[in-house]
Amino acid sequence: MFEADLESKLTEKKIRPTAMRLLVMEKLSSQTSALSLTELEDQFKRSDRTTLYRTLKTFQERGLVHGIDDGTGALKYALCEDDCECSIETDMHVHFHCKECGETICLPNYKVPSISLPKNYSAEEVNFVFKGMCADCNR
Amino acid sequence: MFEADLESKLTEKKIRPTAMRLLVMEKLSSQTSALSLTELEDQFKRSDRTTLYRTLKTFQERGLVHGIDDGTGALKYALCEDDCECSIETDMHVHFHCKECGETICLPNYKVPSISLPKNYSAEEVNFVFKGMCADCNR
DNA sequence: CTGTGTGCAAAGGGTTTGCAAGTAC
DNA sequence: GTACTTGCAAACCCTTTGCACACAG
Repeated sequence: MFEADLESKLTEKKIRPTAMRLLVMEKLSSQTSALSLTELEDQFKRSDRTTLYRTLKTFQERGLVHGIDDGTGALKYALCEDDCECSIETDMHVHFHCKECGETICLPNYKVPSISLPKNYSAEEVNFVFKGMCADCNR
Repeated sequence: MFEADLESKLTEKKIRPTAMRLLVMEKLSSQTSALSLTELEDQFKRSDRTTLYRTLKTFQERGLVHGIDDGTGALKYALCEDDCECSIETDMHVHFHCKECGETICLPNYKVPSISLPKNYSAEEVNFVFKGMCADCNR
């Protein structure tokens, strides 16, 4: 992705495009799997963990990335799709965590099925994760 | 539940029914929501956190309780249903975490829908959690 | 005696916050 | 100048392991 595109993605969401944030965006957009804070930190030897933490938090609040709780103890982050509004009904997809290689990947074509919860329950977020072995590790 | 029932539940799963374990079983079976290790600890002032931790681990390995990752950072535990074998296809249900009261409850009547994953993906576990407000807090 | 369970201590990892210095507008 | 961003330090919480002692078969 071109840097100008990354920058406009940030400004669209009213996030000031600092150098740090552009780097994080670039890294995230080049990933096929979701990244934990630690994994991200490992790729930026020069930066501080707290800054990355807050960067991800900001991205998440503004709907640029979504968090995935894959049960490893560390939250993973992945870029949302272009037109995502993180709506439970239409946007959220299933995730898969591979216990062999440790990767957590988005399955954007597998939407979270709609469930009508018991009376008076209202849902704001959803987390639907399968764990097992991914296609690569299953060879 | 009678103590004899609790005890037979343990022996059925080849778990030696110690006093500690019976107490934990009793507590879990009197609970409507899933308990974290800390919450369990708070109810047993006299006992050690590690022991409770290992007790829950043992219960989980033997298929007596299941763990729920509700995104709060602490794993929650709840008793499995009587005939549960923790099979993804037939036994696993949806969970709901209330952001207001903090409780995480099982919805045993809401089974996890069957999803046919991409080619060569094999799933062993699943975690499907909604977050929002529960019926009690929605009044 | 032998294997299992328990309690204490401590380590390890992830998340979160406070504060001060730096930077952009 | 004001508001936002970054870096450092430290606190906090949960999970996990090692070791020694207690207990049951």
